[in-house]
Amino acid sequence: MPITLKEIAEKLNISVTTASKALKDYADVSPKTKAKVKALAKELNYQPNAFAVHLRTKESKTIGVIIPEVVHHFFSNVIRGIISEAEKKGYLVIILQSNESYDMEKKQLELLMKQQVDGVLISLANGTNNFDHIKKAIQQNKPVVMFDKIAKVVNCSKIIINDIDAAYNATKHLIDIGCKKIAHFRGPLLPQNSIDRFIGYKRALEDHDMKYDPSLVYLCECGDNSFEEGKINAQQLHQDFNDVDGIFINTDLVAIGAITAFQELGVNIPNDIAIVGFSNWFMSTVITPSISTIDQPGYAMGQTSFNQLYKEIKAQKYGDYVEPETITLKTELLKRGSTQKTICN
Amino acid sequence: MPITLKEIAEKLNISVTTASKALKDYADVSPKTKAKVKALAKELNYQPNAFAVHLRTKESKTIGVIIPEVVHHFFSNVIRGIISEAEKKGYLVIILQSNESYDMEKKQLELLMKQQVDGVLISLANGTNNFDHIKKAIQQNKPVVMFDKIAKVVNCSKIIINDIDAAYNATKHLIDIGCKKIAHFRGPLLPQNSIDRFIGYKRALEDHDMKYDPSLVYLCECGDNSFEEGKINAQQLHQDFNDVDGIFINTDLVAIGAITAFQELGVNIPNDIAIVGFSNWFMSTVITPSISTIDQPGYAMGQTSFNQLYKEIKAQKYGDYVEPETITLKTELLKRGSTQKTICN
DNA sequence: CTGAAAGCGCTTACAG
DNA sequence: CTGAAAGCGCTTACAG
Repeated sequence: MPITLKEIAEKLNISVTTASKALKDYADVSPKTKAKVKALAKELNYQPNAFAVHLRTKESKTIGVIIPEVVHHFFSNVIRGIISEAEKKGYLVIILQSNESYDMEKKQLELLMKQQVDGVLISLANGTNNFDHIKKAIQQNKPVVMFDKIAKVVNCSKIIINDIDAAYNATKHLIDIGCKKIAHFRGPLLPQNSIDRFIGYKRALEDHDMKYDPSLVYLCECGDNSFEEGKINAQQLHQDFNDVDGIFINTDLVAIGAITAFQELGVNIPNDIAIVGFSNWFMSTVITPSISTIDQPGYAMGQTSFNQLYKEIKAQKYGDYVEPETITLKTELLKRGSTQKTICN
Repeated sequence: MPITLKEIAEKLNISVTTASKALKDYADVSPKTKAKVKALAKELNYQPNAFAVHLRTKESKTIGVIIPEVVHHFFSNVIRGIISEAEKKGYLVIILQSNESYDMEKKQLELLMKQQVDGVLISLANGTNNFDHIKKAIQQNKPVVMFDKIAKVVNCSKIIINDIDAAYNATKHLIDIGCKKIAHFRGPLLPQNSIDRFIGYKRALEDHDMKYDPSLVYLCECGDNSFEEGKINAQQLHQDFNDVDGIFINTDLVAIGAITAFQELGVNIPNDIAIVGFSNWFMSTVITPSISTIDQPGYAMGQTSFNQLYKEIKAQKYGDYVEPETITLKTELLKRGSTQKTICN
């Protein structure tokens, strides 16, 4: 059984009160007593009972993270960023995975509320189009910060990238290298990211006198941005058109699926079709051709998200109000093989 | 502020005791009272204060996981397996990352002990060669289950694969396709997995009348199985030998680095050198050539690990003793492009 | 069937 | 400088 304060106090013939204060360096305890208590605590390897502390202080030093998918280059980087910052501040991180399902996400948020985590970091599931569960948590004064997959209508801090601009740049890059008919693999319908990337794509076309054609936009039935989706959409596109010469694809993993399918179909990337992906998955550097993409700073997003949450947890503890902030992280267009056309005419 | 039992009791003019028992369906509470209490609890969205419950019951319904690296195909699959099983049993999962460092790992285990998690799942850091921190946790009756990267000398349950057999099969596959001089990228020195895979490699050679040559074994200075390591070792090997025709590589990610380097050097994979990796990272299917590898069941390992830990947590709660078990999960050799030599002579 | 009481292990306002 | 007391919110053995 772990050692308790009471036992320390008894061995030293002092009160529990004094023992407690000594360990916390209260000013009104004599140096001698402090030294005695600290020495014994160390000797016995005393660890305060976390539950008792939490029950008194109302702080759990634990935060919850709800994420659509753990096995995912971007999100696993975010997790790493969160954990690394949390550790510096002495916080523990509970990870929950929603599997892109609204029901799971809702259930998990309730679990975290019940477990009294000090705050919640959440990236929405693709299936989420009702935000009451999150609003409810916020109403109950639980600090909540959304990252990457956010809902604009929820009033809380958000850590994001500018998907519209990034998609615009990705599409513009295709235009710059001479693509005349540019398709878009849009991914699932609901998430704000997909919407914004689509808007960026459309806007880039319109700004460069290229007509936007809805039939060039390929959706994803399955609800997640998968390798298979890329294959299926590429095959479909190959059937539908023979003059598409560029594609802006929602996510690198989907782009990899597309490239695989195109290679099987004998379509040369980038000479027949140039491709720009999104997110800069590690894989994109090692596949042939390497994939031009938008670098999305997952690790930094994790760090920033935790730090914002931490600020709000602290503020709330002292009764201060923090105005929700939206922090936009920088992205970068990385030009690689999938858009380096060999000049040959 | 969250609603408490006391408030419910007051509104209903009953005692806290009765309210508590009603919610937990004690037999000695009248059906009427039960109904009243439950109805009000539901109406007020009552959630028992987790800390108070934990303080009384000594259970936190939370486990901790210490893992070397989150951004990692294999480990992120393990995490997913753990989370999915934990969820079924109502457990929350705290994830900590050791960054392959012994000091971090030790610190994190202490954190988890202090936080009173109900049990710990751990995969050792490459840098860990002292196991006192783990033995200490076990001595304090904390259920601990090791997975994948284990220490044989620690007496606890272990969920593993048979690295020796798997490596043997991988190497034998190279022999079967006609390789005459087979090198090995061994990875870091300490971990049992690296040792066992090396043993399997060596044994396969010896069983097939091929002389084991230590100069064909390439270590990893850096301590982790990285893409760069693969590149560096491949370049070195290319300088050292011109007649190596097969390599068994510790991890797929390293194999991908090696393939990249060989391609730059004009070495044809698999015709000049055939390669077998380890772990079946998703990437290995999409790179050219695709990589023959050992499929390592990460998701199942996560599930099995949690379930074993759960068993031990329950047993301990009821004062039973559970004999530590070592569960070995099946692996499979997957033959792909990197070992499909084009016959041409 | 109901409830007063003790207690989990700590913190902190208060008295001396 | 020290300590008795109250209390965080719950559970459970015990009495009635």
